[in-house]
Amino acid sequence: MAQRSSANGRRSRHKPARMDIHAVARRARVSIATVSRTINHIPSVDPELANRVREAIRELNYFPNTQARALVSGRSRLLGLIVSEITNPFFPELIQGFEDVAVEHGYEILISSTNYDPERMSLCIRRILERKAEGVAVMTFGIEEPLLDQLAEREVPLVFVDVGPDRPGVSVLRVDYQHGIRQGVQHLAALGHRDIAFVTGPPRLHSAQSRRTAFRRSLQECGIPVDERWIVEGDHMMEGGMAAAERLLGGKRPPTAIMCSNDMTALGVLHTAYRVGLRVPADLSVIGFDNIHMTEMMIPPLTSIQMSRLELARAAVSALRAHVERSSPKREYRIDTQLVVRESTGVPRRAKIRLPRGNRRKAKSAAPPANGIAGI
Amino acid sequence: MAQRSSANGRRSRHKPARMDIHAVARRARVSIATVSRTINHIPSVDPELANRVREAIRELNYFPNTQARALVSGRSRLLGLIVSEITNPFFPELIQGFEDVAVEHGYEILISSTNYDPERMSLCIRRILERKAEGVAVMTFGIEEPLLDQLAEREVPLVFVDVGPDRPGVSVLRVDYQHGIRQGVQHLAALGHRDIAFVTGPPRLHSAQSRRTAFRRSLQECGIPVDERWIVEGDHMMEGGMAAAERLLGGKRPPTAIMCSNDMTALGVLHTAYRVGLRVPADLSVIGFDNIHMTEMMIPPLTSIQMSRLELARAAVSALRAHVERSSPKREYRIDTQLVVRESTGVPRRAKIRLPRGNRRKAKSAAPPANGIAGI
DNA sequence: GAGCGTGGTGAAAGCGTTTTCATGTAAGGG
DNA sequence: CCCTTACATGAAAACGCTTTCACCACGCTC
Repeated sequence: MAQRSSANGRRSRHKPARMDIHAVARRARVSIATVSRTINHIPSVDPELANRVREAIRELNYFPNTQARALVSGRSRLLGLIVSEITNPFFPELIQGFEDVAVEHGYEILISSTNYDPERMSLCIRRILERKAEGVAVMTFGIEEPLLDQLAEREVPLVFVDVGPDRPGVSVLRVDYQHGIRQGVQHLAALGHRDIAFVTGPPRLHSAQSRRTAFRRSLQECGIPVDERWIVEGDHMMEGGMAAAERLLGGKRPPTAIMCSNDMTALGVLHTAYRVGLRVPADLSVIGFDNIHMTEMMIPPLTSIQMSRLELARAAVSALRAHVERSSPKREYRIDTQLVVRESTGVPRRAKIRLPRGNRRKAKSAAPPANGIAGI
Repeated sequence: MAQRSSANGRRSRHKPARMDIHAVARRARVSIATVSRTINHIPSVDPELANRVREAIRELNYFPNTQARALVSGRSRLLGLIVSEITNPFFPELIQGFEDVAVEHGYEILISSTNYDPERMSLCIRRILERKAEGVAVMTFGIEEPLLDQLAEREVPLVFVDVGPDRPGVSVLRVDYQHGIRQGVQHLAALGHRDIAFVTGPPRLHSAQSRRTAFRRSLQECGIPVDERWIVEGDHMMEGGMAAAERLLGGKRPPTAIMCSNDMTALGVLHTAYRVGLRVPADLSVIGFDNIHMTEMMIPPLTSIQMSRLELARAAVSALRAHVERSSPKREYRIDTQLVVRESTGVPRRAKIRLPRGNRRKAKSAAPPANGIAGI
């Protein structure tokens, strides 16, 4: 009877039965206040009534309207997350972690990406402000003063990576790039590398600048002079890595190792090496940064520096929560980085003879640990 | 004077000056109705007053509260997007496109991922329903009936990929997998491959099943018998690709070519080939699917089948808009797929002698076109 | 037995908008 | 010069919820 003809016949112009808190209240024969209290687990509700309410909710498939809720309570339970770009695998992994942690604490998240374009930052902020997010994690370049003022005016808690203004309500996640990068440089030095280049990230990105600085310092610590011509600019994308590697490897005295400001850059470098017929690690060692999941699958698997997305996410959410829920003073969090040795680093073929610090033997003994999965 | 002591001193307990439509109205000496009308570009407003309002808005840095707006107008200007997983690069690229197109039409988007877990689907739906999205694009496996009913009850427009229930308000984006996959199989056959394996996606994923079916049919079209043992299950992740390749290549008579249900799987296959010392494409040809951005950087660059994210996004948004804004009847959209030849496919070394269809010469002439960028 | 908490309940205010409706004013026609 | 028409404007209702506040009915204590 209801096979086909009545499916979208004249009767289908019904309005959807409104399904608000009043409907539930009516059905459970209580007031809307009691329904609200039941939903929000306020203990003073008579268990008998609460059961009636819960049953009505189930029968009607009711759930509260988030917007109305947020409007009246002043709490959106929303956290903003501004990232550089969503197509760089590091960020989805970060977003995943951020979301997991946020949900754990009863928040939802609002993602915005700047695509490294400062123009878009104000759009991101506006979006987030319009939706009345209770806090914002900024995981890209910094925010300019006027925008910061807007956020401060609304008293929106903020958390930055690496660097942020000294304002109330602003927390900073300090990442110890130095540790991981030092390990990376030491690893290369131990293998016998002296000619180590670095491909940076976008100039605007503070986290990228910090990595560069850490690289320079690490080089000095290892007693290797810093040659600025070997620090070339990338863009944290594959293309920039390719281009940078072409420049570096096209010179008359190319480096034997290239460190990269992130893994996508390293992927580009690996690709250029492949294109010009250099074997990695025999002819060129490559180190990435971030240790994204995909590094394991690169050919060869990429030695990289791990920065925990989950730690970052946890710290960000907890910083934001600290402000929102307890309005406690701002805090600083420290995130560690750690070298993960895979197969893209090895003893340079064009071995340097002159090891001024006399650690020739050491270099040999510190060959990269095999990664377990050698062959199947 | 305000150097440090007063920064978080006793005076900082002020409440943030409320910044609602009333404040603007007061400042512009008009009613809130006029402010609202100005904001919403209703032409009947006196230009003089409108100017006053705009100025007041600028001075106060005012912008409307999205929640209140949505509550009263019944329009959230929000579109939901449910994807499989955000860490698979295909999806960020899709999300990017979806967002761009949505913003173009004045919508924002709400992203949810199922992680291939049907349990999480109901959470995704609930999230989206709670926020009162005006439409949902489901880019993962299908939705079960009870959940569909919930959505139908609220009259939320839906758009699916490949397959969807025949209901009012539901559109389907039909992807022509057959075209691209046929091209892929023909390409392999032309090169001389006869032993072609396929690594599928998760069983639940309809789009993955369609790809498998298209592969089978394409094989038959080329006169190559289908050997079910060469169709092995993957998970659309790198790990599944690795495992599947290990199984395929570990046999006594391994295939000379492997097609994959997506590019991540192909990445895993490439990696296993590398591990067991097979050269691609000399010893093994590999074809991916999706043609994600990264395929260009794989070693070797991956031959893949392009499915346009932007087209998919455009179709999805326009299907949703058709329902929301014009409540027009549901439509079907067609998305094409297209082979992109790179360097992971070539003439099999272990050439098949017996070419039953006598296309031995053809095979030779159909060597893969070089990709332009041979060397730098 | 009167006074007094105590604790569960519902009425109603209010969140920041949009939108309807009535009002006032100016222009235009007889 | 008065009446009509048109139109810009503001007052107020409504959106779906949380939360305050007053209320009522208990069970106590003195």
